[in-house]
Order: sequence, then structure tokens, then C-alpha cells
Amino acid sequence: MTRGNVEVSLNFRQQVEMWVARIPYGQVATYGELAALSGQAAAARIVGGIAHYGDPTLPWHRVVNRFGGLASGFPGGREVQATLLNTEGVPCDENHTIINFEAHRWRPLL
DNA sequence: CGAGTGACCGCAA
DNA sequence: ATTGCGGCCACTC
Repeated sequence: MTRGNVEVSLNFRQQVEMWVARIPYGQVATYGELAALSGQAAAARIVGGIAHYGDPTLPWHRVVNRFGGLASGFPGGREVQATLLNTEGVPCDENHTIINFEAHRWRPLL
């Protein structure tokens, strides 16, 4: 409600998209993390919905589940997402899971 | 305008 | 160890 504070007035979707846009090159974040950063830790599922219907220009390929596994509905398939991450220096195994996931995980507090 | 669905997460049998 | 279920918000049909 704080008129001077823009973040509070933004909706959940807006905040999620903002956080996704802030994910740096070569790092990844989880749906739950983005949901928590947006104020609703239990709304991780909504983040997936936003990824599907939201702004496609955002780096959604840097968003994965808590296990470091790639998304199932990524445009082009998980193979494409794995290739994109690999290009950024984030290797994935044959199971479409990020290798050394914790090491590449983005830390907003950092 | 109402209801269903979704690229998830955490906990309980 | 695996399976099943509830919860949250936004968007589509």
C-alpha cells in the first residue's frame, strides 16, 4: 500500500517476473524461491503458471524445480532448456538435471 | 462471469 | 522408500 514503495503495490505476477529478470547469467533459481521472494512461499505452482502465460522474453530457462530438474513444459522441450543452460556454463546430465545444482543456484542475498 | 487448470512444494499415510 | 493430497494466485475457455 505504501505509495512511495513500488514493490508492495506490485502483484504476485509482476514480482515474479521482476525476480526472474534479475537472475544473473550462469545462475539458476527455483520456483519456490521465486514464490517466496514474491511474498507467497506456497505459491510455487503459480510461478509455473506465470512462466507459461507470462512474458516469454524473460530467462525462464534459468528457472528449475527444487531438485534442479528442468521444466516439463519448456518451449522446445527440456533438451532446448538444457542446451541453453549448458551454453551459460550450467551443465546438465542425461536425466535433464543440473549438475552441481547448489553451486549454480542464485542467491538473491548475495 | 464461473469453473478448471497449471513449467510446484511440503507434509502425511 | 513410494504414493497421494492440499494449498496458493493468475490466466484461459
